[in-house]
Amino acid sequence: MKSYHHGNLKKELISCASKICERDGYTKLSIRSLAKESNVSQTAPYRHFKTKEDLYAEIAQAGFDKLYKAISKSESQNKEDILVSAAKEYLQFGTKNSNTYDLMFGTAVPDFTKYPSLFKSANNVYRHIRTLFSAYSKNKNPEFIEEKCIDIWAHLHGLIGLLRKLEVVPAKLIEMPDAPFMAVNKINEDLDLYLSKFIRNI
Amino acid sequence: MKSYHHGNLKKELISCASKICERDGYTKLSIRSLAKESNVSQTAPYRHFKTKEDLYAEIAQAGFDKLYKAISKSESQNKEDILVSAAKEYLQFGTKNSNTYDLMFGTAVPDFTKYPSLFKSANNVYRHIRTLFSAYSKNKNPEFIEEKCIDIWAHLHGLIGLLRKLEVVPAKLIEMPDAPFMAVNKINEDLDLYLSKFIRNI
DNA sequence: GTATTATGTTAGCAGTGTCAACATTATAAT
DNA sequence: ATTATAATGTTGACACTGCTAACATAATAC
Repeated sequence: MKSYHHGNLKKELISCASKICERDGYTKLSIRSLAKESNVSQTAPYRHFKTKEDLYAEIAQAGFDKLYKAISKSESQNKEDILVSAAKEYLQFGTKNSNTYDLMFGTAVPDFTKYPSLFKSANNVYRHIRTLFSAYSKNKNPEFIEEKCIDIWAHLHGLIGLLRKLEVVPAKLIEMPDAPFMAVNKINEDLDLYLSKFIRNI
Repeated sequence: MKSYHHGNLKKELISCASKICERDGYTKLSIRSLAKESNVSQTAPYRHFKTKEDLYAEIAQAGFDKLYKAISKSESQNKEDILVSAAKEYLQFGTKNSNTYDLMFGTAVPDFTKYPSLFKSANNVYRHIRTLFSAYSKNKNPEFIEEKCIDIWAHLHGLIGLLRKLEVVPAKLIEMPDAPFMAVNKINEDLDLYLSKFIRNI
């Protein structure tokens, strides 16, 4: 016996869509199939999301909030250790939720300013990186800190993108001795070492 | 008076599709509209590309070849300068052809090993980075070089991704003093300085 | 000169985002 | 408590998509 009104549809749609996006990539998500999965008519989602992009924005925001939590949970007396382990958490989030990460930083939502709360959640991530680096850095010059934070962020962000592209290929190593797979594999195997070197090198 | 056979359709489709992908983003490309633009039936493209992904692979490959040319054209006596200006070319390619860059590194073609010539073109780009860095680096240890090249590549790659996300927003600077836009703008304004610092810092 | 292959066309399937019009229920105003 | 309003659901439709099968025409290989 199902009632006309679902009661909790919006939440269920977001949660269900998040799973699909992470499993199959956001391009595979269709609003119609999503509706079907929640036993609701094809156009019911449109009562909660004006467009597909609006739905993406919601998923992306949840992703940034989760990422924020991941990089915030590090605790230690040593400020360098906190920074290193936050970087590690960031990298792990990006590689273990690579489809969601792609949704967050790709073209699914081209302009965050259209979604203020998404904008804020994304910004919180950057702010936290800066907070951690500020505490760690001896040089307290704001411009220096800002630039170094962009460096750190870009580096981690780029690494996630490359790892994703290269992870498929280790089997081809022999045929492609020119490829950078050894280095990538090494980074993966000894992530802590890589990241502390990386941080210390800034 | 048009003949039944186009004569040069494949090339025209790729060239036309490349323009559309760069202008609107690859998700906006449709095979049908592409066919229309070449005054050919809706399904004619399927004689040349088995799937849409095959077409994407072709465009991506052209992109990597163009990128390779861009980073190869630098000439100088000083090896550091070559590296810096190659990095600059890389960054500029990525920011000035950001939709194509997204197609090259995004999820449009998830697995390059399905397209050997694309794989090769992509690999050539990395190999060139390594060649330049090898010549520049005093430490010739292969593992060191490989790791540093990944670092360089990841950094540039990540920067392109972030710049793209942040470039829309300068107008909002006042409302969002926490955002990293100042730093990004500064990097853009003084790219040469930023990049030489970046290379020297490795 | 004929058989084969390459390259084009038309018709159609199953799926998509989105909208307008309508149905039902929950909530606010009286 | 009744009623007006807003929120949330459904049906049906439009224009679009990737892709396939069946067929038409032209170029090429034998």
